[in-house]
Amino acid sequence: MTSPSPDILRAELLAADAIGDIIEHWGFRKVLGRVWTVLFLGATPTPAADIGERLQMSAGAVSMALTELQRWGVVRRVWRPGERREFFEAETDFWKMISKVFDERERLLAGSVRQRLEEAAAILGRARGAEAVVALDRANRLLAFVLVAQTALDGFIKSRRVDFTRFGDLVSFPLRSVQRRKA
Amino acid sequence: MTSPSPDILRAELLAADAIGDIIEHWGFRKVLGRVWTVLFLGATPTPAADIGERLQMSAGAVSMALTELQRWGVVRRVWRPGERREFFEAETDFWKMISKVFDERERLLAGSVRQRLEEAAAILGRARGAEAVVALDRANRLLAFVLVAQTALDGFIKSRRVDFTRFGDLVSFPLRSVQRRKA
DNA sequence: TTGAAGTTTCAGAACCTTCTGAAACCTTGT
DNA sequence: ACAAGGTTTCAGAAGGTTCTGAAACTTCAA
Repeated sequence: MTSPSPDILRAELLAADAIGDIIEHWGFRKVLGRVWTVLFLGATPTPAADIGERLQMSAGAVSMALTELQRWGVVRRVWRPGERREFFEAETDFWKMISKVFDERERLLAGSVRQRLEEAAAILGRARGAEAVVALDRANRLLAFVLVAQTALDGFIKSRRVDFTRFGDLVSFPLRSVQRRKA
Repeated sequence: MTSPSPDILRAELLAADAIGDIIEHWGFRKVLGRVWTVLFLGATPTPAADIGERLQMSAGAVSMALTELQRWGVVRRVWRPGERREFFEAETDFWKMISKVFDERERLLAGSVRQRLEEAAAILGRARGAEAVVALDRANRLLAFVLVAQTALDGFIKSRRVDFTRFGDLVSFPLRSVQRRKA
């Protein structure tokens, strides 16, 4: 177990690094993708030390990565009777992973962004002058876009099915009067 | 032009920062989102110096941000007859922006990731032993997922319409014939 | 209770990214 | 050809993020 054949190890590292790149691209640390991949390919619950050995990481780094992966729900801790160490395994349901991550990420920002855009629109609504009118119009458009995008993503996650047909229209429609609430 | 009312400026900064956060969340620098937002809200082609003043950025930083935004096709340079300076305006077609950015981003990684995963699978295909069999199975699943995701995103961008109904199934189908081994 | 095995935490080191400020580089008018 | 206005570039500074290594902590067994 602690000595995978050199070939298998090489393949694992290759795949791990590729997935690391994707994952980094979507805003996570490379190492999270690498650790997950090694667990996923291994298919067998694996102790932390093994991961550190394969990926040449310190025990501390492995621990931190595993903690974060568990927070995202993409790695599980497995208890083995009679074993002192903990074992870890990758979540294999890709959909579960995607929806969980999307969900959490969206929730983090959605509220504050909406709030700030609404506040900005309110200020502009109170302001005077041609400049303010134009800015208000644009701010409302921005707000509308953010709301549409959030709703669409949300629907996608909830149903695994979404029709984006009107999405394109909604986000590029010529600006008319997108009235939101008044101040 | 160089003296927006304090209220309007405040609203602009509020919105700019909110969009900056979203944009950062999707893997770009905050400042790109802020600059774009100021241009978008201003609605009028704006010289670089104005942006620096409003967002308190050095001329260098403004220049770099504008260059990058133009590379992504979300900001345009506008020439004004009789004006020595250059003016900039935001692309207002959200869909254009989204598709362009997605497109470029995907293209960047898609190839190399696919290649590396295929290489890994090839190595595992040559390797012997139960471990290699399991790893190969998983690597293929990973590859299948990446391909499906890429195709789906691609279709989405090309048509503004995509049916994700089968997506969920494809990415979460149960792994056949891979049993967890006993400890 | 003590010690061994394993894990987590965290201060500082190493690394990476972004920004500043100044110089170099256009472009245009004289 | 030169100077002025404007923009770009880039070395180094500043700031931020991630990792290491060691200490602290936890758990289990004797």
